[in-house]
Amino acid sequence: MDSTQDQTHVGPPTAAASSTFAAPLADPLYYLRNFGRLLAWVAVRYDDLLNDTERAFVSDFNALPEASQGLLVRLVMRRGALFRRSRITYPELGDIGVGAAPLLALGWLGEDPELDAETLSALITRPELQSLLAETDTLTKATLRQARKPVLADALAAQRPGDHRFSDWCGAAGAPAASLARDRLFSLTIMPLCERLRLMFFGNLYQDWSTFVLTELGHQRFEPVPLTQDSRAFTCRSDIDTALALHQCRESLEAGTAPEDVAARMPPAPTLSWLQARHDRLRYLLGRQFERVGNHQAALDCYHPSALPDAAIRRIRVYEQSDAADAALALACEVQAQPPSEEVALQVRRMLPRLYRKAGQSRPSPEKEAQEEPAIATRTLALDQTPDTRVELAVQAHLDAEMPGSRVYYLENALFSSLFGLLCWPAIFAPLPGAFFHPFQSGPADLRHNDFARRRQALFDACLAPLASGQASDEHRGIIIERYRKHHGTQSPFVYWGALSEALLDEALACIPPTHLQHIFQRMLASPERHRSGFPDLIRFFAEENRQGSRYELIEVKGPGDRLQDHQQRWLTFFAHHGIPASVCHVVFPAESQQP
DNA sequence: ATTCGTTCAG
DNA sequence: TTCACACACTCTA
DNA sequence: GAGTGTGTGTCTCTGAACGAATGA
Ligand SMILES: [Mn+2]
Ligand SMILES: [Mn+2]
Repeated sequence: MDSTQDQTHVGPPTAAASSTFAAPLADPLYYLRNFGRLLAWVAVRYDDLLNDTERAFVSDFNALPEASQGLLVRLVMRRGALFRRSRITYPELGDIGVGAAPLLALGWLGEDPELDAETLSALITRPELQSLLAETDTLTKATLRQARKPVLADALAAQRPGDHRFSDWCGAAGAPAASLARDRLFSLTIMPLCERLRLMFFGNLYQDWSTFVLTELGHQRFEPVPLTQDSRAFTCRSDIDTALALHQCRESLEAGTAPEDVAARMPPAPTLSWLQARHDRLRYLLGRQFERVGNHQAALDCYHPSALPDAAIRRIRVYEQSDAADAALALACEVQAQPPSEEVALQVRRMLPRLYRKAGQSRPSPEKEAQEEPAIATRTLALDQTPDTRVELAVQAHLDAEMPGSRVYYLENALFSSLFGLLCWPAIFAPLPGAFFHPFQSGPADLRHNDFARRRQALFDACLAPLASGQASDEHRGIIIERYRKHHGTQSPFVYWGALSEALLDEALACIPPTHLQHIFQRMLASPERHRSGFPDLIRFFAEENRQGSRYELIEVKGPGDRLQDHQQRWLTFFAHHGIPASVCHVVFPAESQQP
């Protein structure tokens, strides 16, 4: 089962004995082997996309002694790029100085780099920092002793502004702590190249080197999908450059860099479609930031063109905010004629009356179709206010107590998403070209694409077929339970293993008619990324059919001051339309004055 | 002394 | 690399 | 009601070790 990996042999070595016990690894240099596997994998599949420097890195690395290889890998796996010699302790690598020498000679490691006070303070302890500070008028002995570390770091920056070598920081005036004076600092200069290799292998930068060992130890499990020698995340070098640049732009945006400065560093729009989507998403975030600083034109440039449906809404809003009511109205009408998504259509419908008013026009037609929507059942529940408890849990407890024969679960999206993921497992993990390219993927790379379902239409139809074969059929139950057992714990973008148990699945599948699942799954399939969320908080199972002839109900809990979100609204409307029992439960806390 | 958060290792 | 949700605030009908 | 921003818990495994901050 696990042996469908191809020849290059990355990934779990048939982790049959993956127990919950951390079986100690036989090889103390396991991390080096894993790094080597990644290197070999990339070298085989990406030879045409590597430049001379990168190819040289691969061969130079392979020629190094193990102590140096191991040291480099250890540092690459660690956070940051600056390391104190005293913090590098690896018994299995022998003398660190010996291992470091070849790395210094290759220029992959730098020695005694320059750094500013803030960076330095992150590398040293508070007592060490204190030892570098001189008493002054503004820095009294008392503050020097009591102040918190960031304050001391600022003080040091004031006393010695700018960048200095580590040895200069530590060998200068005052009485530097002995632990500092004796220490040396290394900088890992080869890091960017290693990041690029990691990106090429994983197709993203959020999976790190530890993925290998975690899988080996059985802490993470991935579905084995057959891969071919030409499976890879990127097909041209410029796409890799773009992905790296996007990552840097996102990081600097999140770090608070001005949007103008981030925009200046944005790479051009890529051709690769998933990368294009990532590009549009970042431009959307950038646009929001431009809006906040009042740069309307720049925001508009971020929103158009864009494949992101929400970008259209933002364009309308920006026109409205810029007092360009006519432009806003015109665009809104245009979007309404061809809405990029159901949710956007809903939002535009909500905006239109206001926009007509602002533009000084009257609405063309009242549009009676609004009445077509079926009503959503609502109830109000008075509860005693319990601090430190979520209202969902309070309602769950209340309903549990209210009817002893029923069971209530607080699952939100977990249940239906998981049922979908289990039933459609073969379609989701089908080895379509380009969907899988390394052994540690939790799902296909094109999961978020518009054509994700279309590309697998026949597969999904086959998976969902059991739901349609007759009203009282049990076929889907057996399939889902079997998949639950077979794939238990294997990463999937849809299955929430932590929320599931076989008993829960049994109960759910006994109580929810397959036709209901069919309707819900069809809607999820229409847009997996947008329709994966918005499910009601609670689900309640009854021992017997209630008055409406149902054995379950869905309940969205709303505390005081909370409102239905758009996608929750859409699901509830959908449920009402298809006779799926769902309701909203508004919780009120009766003003309980202190009466006996 | 204790708590809390971060980093590292397997 | 989150994401999804609740909740709090402001402004306008 | 509509729009916006913010905080929280959950994610990716779990535990040891360390350091920072707080309290007795
Ligand atoms: Mn909820
Ligand atoms: Mn709710």
